[in-house]
Amino acid sequence: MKRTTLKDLAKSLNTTIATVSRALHDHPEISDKMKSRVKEAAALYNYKPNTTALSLKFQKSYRLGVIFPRLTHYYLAQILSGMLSQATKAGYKMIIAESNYSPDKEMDLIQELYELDVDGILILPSRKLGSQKAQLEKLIKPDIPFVIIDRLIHFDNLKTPLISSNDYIGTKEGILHLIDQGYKKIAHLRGLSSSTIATVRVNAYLDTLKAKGLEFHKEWLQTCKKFNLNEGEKLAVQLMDLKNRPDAIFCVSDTVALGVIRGLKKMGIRVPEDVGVLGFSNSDLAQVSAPSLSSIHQPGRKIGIKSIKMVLSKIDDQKDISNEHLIMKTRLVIRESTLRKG
Amino acid sequence: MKRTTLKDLAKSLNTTIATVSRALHDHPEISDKMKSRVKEAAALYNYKPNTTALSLKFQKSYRLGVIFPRLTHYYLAQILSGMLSQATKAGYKMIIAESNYSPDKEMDLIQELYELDVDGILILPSRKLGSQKAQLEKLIKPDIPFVIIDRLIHFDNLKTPLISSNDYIGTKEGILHLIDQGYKKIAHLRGLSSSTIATVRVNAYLDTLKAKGLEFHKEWLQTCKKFNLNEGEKLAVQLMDLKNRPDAIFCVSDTVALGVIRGLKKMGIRVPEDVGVLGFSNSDLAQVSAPSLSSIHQPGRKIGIKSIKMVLSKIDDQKDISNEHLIMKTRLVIRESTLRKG
DNA sequence: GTGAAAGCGCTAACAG
DNA sequence: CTGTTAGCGCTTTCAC
Repeated sequence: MKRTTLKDLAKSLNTTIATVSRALHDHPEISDKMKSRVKEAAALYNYKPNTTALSLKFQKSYRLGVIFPRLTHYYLAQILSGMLSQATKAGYKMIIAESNYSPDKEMDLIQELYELDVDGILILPSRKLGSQKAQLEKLIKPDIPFVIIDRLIHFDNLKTPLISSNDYIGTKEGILHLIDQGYKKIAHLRGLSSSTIATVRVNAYLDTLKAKGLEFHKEWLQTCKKFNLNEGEKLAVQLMDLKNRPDAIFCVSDTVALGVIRGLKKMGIRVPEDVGVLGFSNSDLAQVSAPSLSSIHQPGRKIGIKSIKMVLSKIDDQKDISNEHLIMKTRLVIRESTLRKG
Repeated sequence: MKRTTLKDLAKSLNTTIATVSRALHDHPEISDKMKSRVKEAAALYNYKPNTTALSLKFQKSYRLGVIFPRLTHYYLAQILSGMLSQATKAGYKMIIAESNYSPDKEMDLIQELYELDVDGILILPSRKLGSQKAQLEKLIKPDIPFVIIDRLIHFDNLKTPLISSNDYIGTKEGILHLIDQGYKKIAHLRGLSSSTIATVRVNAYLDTLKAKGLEFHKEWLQTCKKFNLNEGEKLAVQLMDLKNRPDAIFCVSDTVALGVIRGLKKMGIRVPEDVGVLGFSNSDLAQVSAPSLSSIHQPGRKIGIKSIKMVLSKIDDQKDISNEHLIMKTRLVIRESTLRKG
């Protein structure tokens, strides 16, 4: 039941392991006859190279480490899925770790991944990791590619490749769609001010309102802290209590958007007729809600695939990727919650 | 920037790598003085053993392979999350693969995992894999633990450990709760007859109705094929078109249940007042729906953790696990969709 | 109590 | 065209 090794093949062919190895690699100095004999035997005995031995020899682990804040989110699971398919295709294994949104855990995990000799690290940082930039920067080994995904972190003395979705344009398209549907008083439930992602979206929101000459009141811009249903519900009530009520609410996440819808319904406000609601991420929640939720799709799988391609272009082809910043297109998915015209 | 090796330590201490290695392992024949000198140096140079070299030496990869049908399902992601935390804790890495519900892909992946020298394989099989039992059985190497999770497969000549949630009792509790809420005509949208899981649930459903002396009509038992919203909606309409309408619907999944709720609402039927709806799995969808969905929680994380513990008890402690069958408790989560009493 | 050397599976520089 | 050998980092048997 033991695996066939080069030694086994060499013995069975009365030759040496060096010859067998070379034959299998189509080394030019090996005779065709030998090559075919070796390959035949290899097939017969179902020889497969021992990856561990190769790793040791080449000082390459063929392992990539990736740190997720959580795996049970649709968007994040999609990214993972994309990563896995691409990494497997390229003969790399992935070591996956969950940080549970703890920056300390993230730092620990980075260290551990280095100790496991990974050939590259990809991280989807928690929001708080950004505030430990200085320490983090010290941790990073410049010779091992380190890719930052989703929530970007810009270091002072270190360039790292970045990948994210184009939330600016995504948001802009979303707001334009709301305007197109006749909504004129658009509110935004934003993410925390310490989040780069939230800031981009807020800017896009404000810029678009301005560009289109729409009304804006600072009470229409509220910050989420918990990102759950209840918060959405509460904030929706709060917005509807204003003298100057918004007629559309653009939300930081689908979950918050569903909370908003729930709140509006309880107040007897119709979605999308009275108030339009737009989510972000296009998670699995969006299509099951009632009314179904329009949302800005983030291309999770693609981000996963591209990020692996990027690390491997450095590892396998020595490409300099330190200045790369991939910004992936979002896609507006229009469902019931914002559709009040034909 | 290179990692410290035993050789480096030996050189810096003017001794040999053998001594260093033994000292680090607290070998009894090494002097205490040498031990402390070595450990000090190891700490100073931040020595970490090279896992690849250890793998090669011990012919153990410290890798576990796991095959998921998909990663973007809440329940499955939870299992993965549990697995990862436990495996990491024990010093094992996980190689994760996605089969996309294709039995052929599953067979391929099993082979590939063996070729990667994994120390154990865990699989959450697709429904169709069961029908290729004979071929699958041939593929499995009895000396490498092979754990089957969720959809169980029983082989003819091979014992494998199994882990699943106790869907029988879970279903029974769900039905009893419906009865408790005054529902008397309970329908079931079941999974495919080729699915072992679906069959268990149907049996529990039928047994409980019988035990409680409740009415049953075979039109109340319908089979889902697509497991999406539309199907739930369609089947709900179909059930409500019967002369003898059910007053509660127990669904194979949360998604189908949400489809059912949507269908009922469109017909002007109130949930839970007129008809109760119960889901299965307690996914993230359950709490965001309107009304929120009662569902039978499957302990994903626990299943993940336990399954890793099981494989490792075989790998690390040579425990015979071939006859183990872990059946994990479900938990009924009662929300609005079935609650019409206090 | 410590050192020398073999070997895990593989590749590649060097010999012939 | 093929064989010999060293070495990747580590553990362990055998010497001393």
